[in-house]
Amino acid sequence: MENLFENISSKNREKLLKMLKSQSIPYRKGVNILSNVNRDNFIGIVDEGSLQIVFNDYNGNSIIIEDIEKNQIFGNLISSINSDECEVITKEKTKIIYIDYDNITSPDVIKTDFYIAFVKNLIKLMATQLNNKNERIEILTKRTIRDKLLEYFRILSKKKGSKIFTIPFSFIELANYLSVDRSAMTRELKYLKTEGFIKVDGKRVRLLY
Amino acid sequence: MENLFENISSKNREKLLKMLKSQSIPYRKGVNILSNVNRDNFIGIVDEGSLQIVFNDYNGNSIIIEDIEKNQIFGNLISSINSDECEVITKEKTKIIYIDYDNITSPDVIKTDFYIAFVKNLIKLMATQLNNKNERIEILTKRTIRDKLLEYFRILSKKKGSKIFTIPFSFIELANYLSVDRSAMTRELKYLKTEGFIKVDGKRVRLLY
DNA sequence: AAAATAATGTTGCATTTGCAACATTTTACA
DNA sequence: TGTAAAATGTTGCAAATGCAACATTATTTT
Repeated sequence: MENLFENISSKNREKLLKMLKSQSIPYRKGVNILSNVNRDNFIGIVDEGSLQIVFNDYNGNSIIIEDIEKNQIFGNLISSINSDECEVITKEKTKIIYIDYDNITSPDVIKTDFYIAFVKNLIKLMATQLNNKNERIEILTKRTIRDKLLEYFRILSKKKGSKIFTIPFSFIELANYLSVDRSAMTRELKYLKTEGFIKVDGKRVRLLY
Repeated sequence: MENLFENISSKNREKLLKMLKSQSIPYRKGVNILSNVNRDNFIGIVDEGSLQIVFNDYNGNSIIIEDIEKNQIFGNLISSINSDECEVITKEKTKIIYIDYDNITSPDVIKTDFYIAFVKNLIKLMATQLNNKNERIEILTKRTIRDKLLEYFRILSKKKGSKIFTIPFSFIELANYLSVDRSAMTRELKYLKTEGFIKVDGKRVRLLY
């Protein structure tokens, strides 16, 4: 899996983190980490655990904008966290490394011989996030629950390179991701099964077409 | 507006483009530019005109994944263009500057004194795209046409800093962006008007709440 | 192991939506 | 300036969906 320190030795990693004036902060499960931190331009690296970026509605609804897993990055400049409307919630026990955005282009850092790798990794990680968001947009623009499910399954199947794959969500989370009513989604899954499009066993899905 | 050469003099811009072995290619309106180009890892800069990245369904439906305006960037590494499913279509007479992704971290380029600005600009542009995609996801996750419209208007209003703003789309394009039926959208706009939530005059909208 | 909690499955019903088919208005352009 | 083409507006109706309320099955906790 990609990470910000790919192709950088652990020794250089430490050197880099020191140059970037990084800070490592541990959190418990279910904590809103942005309420603690009031950094200006930061990049957060999930060193352990995972996060969700949640957008809170004026109606009190909350939308999961993004799941941030281990080694992924987030931040107000590289992603979009408006402190008023967004919350960053730990999904489990999580450790975050904070680096100051402005430091990533400090002369010291640029001079190092691992800088190229660092910049490439950063761009790669952002590109991956763009990819993930494009995928979700592709799915969300489908107009029926059926088409959303089939598009999602198509993407999973393509990634796995197989007609058989595992849904990496609970069904509650899946309904959230697709932005549909959970019970209506269950119903549609039933129809897809009885009509012979798919076979479902727990979280394991097989496409029959 | 942001662009890849912000804070870089035009002289240095030319120098940089030469170092990056860039190529400038003009296109007519309505052309699928990816069919012509078969580059490996490239970044395309819209120097003039504008593009749409279109995703083509197995059903023959096409979804506009993204509008790329002047000075914005696209590419298979920084965005997500799978040549099998995606098309990049010019919306008008358009000029694209292609640079080789691998060259942006070549030793020559890194040594220049404008490299910091260049990298920062690149990251900034990608961050803007992430932002745009997050906004669209926020909108698309709303479950009714009404809520999609109101969320979209809220964002426009916030950006403008005013209850009065102009929709930068035709209604056909807006319906595409919201991923709803155009006539159903018109109907909902009518309801919002008669219920006194908004006032619409052409593309000019005023929020009354 | 029992109890509590969370996840999943089911179904009736009202609402929303897409779709189709058409009318009207605006814009492009020959 | 007149005509074609594109954009916008309207409406009936069938289909899809959210919602609510509940049943059943898994999972966690004590």
